[in-house]
Amino acid sequence: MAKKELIRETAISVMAELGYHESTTDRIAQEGGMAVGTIYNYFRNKEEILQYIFQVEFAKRKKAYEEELASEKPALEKLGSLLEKHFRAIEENILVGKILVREHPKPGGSEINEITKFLEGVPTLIQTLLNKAMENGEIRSCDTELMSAAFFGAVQGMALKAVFTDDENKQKQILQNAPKELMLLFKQGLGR
Amino acid sequence: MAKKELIRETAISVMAELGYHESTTDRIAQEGGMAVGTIYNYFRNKEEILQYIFQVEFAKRKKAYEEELASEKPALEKLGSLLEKHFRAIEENILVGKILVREHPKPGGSEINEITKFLEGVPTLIQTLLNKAMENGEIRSCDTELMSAAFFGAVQGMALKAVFTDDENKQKQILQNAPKELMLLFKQGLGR
Amino acid sequence: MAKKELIRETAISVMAELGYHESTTDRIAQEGGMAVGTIYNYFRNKEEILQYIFQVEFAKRKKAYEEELASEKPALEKLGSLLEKHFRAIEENILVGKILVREHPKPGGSEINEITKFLEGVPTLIQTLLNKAMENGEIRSCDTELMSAAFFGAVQGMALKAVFTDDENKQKQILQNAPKELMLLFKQGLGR
Amino acid sequence: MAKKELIRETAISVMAELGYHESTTDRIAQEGGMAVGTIYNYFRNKEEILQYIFQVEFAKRKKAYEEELASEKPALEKLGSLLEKHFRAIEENILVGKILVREHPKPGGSEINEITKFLEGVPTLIQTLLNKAMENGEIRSCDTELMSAAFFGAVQGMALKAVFTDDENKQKQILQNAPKELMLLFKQGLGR
DNA sequence: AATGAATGAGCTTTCATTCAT
DNA sequence: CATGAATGAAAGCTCATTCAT
Repeated sequence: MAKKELIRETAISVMAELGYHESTTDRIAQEGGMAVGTIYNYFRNKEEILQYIFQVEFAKRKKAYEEELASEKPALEKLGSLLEKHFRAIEENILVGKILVREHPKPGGSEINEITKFLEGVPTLIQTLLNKAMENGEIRSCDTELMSAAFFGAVQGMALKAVFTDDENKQKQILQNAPKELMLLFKQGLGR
Repeated sequence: MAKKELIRETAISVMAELGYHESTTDRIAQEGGMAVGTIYNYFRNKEEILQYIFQVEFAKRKKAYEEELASEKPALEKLGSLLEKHFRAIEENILVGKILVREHPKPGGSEINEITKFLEGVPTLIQTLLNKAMENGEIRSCDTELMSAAFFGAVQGMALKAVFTDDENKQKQILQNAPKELMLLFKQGLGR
Repeated sequence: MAKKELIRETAISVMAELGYHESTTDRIAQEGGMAVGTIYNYFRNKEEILQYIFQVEFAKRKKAYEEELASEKPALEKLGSLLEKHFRAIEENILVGKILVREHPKPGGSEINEITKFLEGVPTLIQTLLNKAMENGEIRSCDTELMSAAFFGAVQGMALKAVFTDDENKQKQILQNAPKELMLLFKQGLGR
Repeated sequence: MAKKELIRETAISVMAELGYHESTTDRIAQEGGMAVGTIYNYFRNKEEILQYIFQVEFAKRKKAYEEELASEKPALEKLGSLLEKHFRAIEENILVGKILVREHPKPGGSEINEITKFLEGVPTLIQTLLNKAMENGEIRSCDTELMSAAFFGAVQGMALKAVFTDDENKQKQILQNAPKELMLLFKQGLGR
């Protein structure tokens, strides 16, 4: 279904520029070279588009996570690999990075949606790895729930920094250094 | 001007519950026991209310920052104190915490507004302290710009975790542990 | 609340001309010399306007019914009086007659709304009077439930006829003869 | 052309349930197991489907009317026979009854369409029979135009009652009693 | 200063209809 | 003939903002 993909990509571009709330379905349709109605043949409403964007990104990370899990590396190295992939993905698509970093679900929503799945699911994956690392003695004993929240926050913070840096070179530099620096920080910071 | 303060508090309560976009000026007026028109005697528009909320919070942090700066402690300890104050402030007003952690300016805004002042200003304050700490040899050499972004992100991540934890005891616990754990992580992680 | 009344009257005029479904809120607002938004300060949605129209008319008939009930006349005469009033009301406002005669609730609606209240409530009032008349021996024994359905249908049929008669004189004539003819028909038809 | 018939039947089913305006062409196509486009090979637009439903029903009644006309019975008996057939037809297909009783043309339509043909044509047929009956002295002198409107209205009122009675037994009972009761009412009511 | 009815631009969404396959 | 993705006009409704009182 190339159309759904086209809508997703166009929406990413529009929402990255204007933010979810300022993005109109008309605008997305227009930039995608289609009629508004077409969007609604693939999505039930505007929010579902945003959900789908997160869904796709979460699926990618989930897949990478599972591949890493299956490998033989120490848990901390797995986390490092995932981080590398995450920042590389953002580097390849800054626009999607802007969205991941800025769009939040509307509050009060305890319903399971793709945005919360990302915003809560990713920290959970991190926590699992931290737990493993703790069990293996790779890191010192710590509150992994809190630590994974901090870790994910730090990732988001760095991504935010990168993504809104106008100078492309600097942006690239941040995105490339971020995973290393972050792993260094945590490896050392949680070292025994 | 007690009215402006009343509006600010009511808006915090409403926006924490519904989020900025779902919060209507009518609702804020109603919950504040006033007419919509009154709001517009104190704010030019809805966004300005949100800006004001951030402004007040930023001012508090700025003040604390300047007090700390004037003291004789090592930079890292100053940072720790600020962190303590930040989480204590959130503990005292969870609602405002929800807002600080979730509301972002609309993108593309390079205009200097109170939200970006908070979201960029606070990391800048952090960076200044990290720079000092680096100069003093309290921490190892590192990219403080990146590190402060990570630091602020981690703070936000932990606050997010706390603020949307329903169990009040756990919430309190997170808010109280967060600054310690975070300082420990960074002190060790950026140790020489 | 003169505004609500203005909206009701304008809506009657528009809906009588175009029918409920072809009537747009924009059009009603325009013909009422107000903004669309104003309508929504008095009604939650378009349908509620129609409901309100029926509500007002039903209330009038209900009131007349209760006045008649309190009187000393034989039941059949009461029915006759009500009929007179009904057709006189239509004569005084053909537009509202068009609506009463043509707009139906959307099906599946078992919810109690003002339209069904009219369409089912009025026959019920009629039935009550027929029951009284039967008890008093004014009319022969019959299935009053069925008979009231027929009676109300006949009323609606005659009103429909009148209301879509273009010739004003003929229209007036129908509206004036209808109650007499109908009462004659039923008095004789249900005579013993 | 079995397809057109299939569309008619499916549309009856959908429109009886949802009403004309809530019925979508997509839904009709889906329930008929065909594509939307197919509908438009047989009908120019959605309204034409409804028109066709009325057309078929009107044709049936017209045919029955002509058969009766050719017979030797007194006019009033002919009317009675038609009535029997009408209610029997509804009994055999409640769904179509719901439509006949509830869907009206959009107002202002002086164009000759199948719905007005039914809604005005049937009373006209009735009137012709009433005229005959009057000429033959079967009934007293009366305004047959008005009387036929009342008659048709009464029929519709009873059909409405039946068609929205959930209890199937009661429904059947109404449909079977209706023609008798109605003829009795009018025979006696218009008796000399 | 406070009020709150009025405003109307602007948004999301629907759905009858078309037409290339 | 059948299909069904694409269309886009048009509708209902919201809500930040204004301003006469």
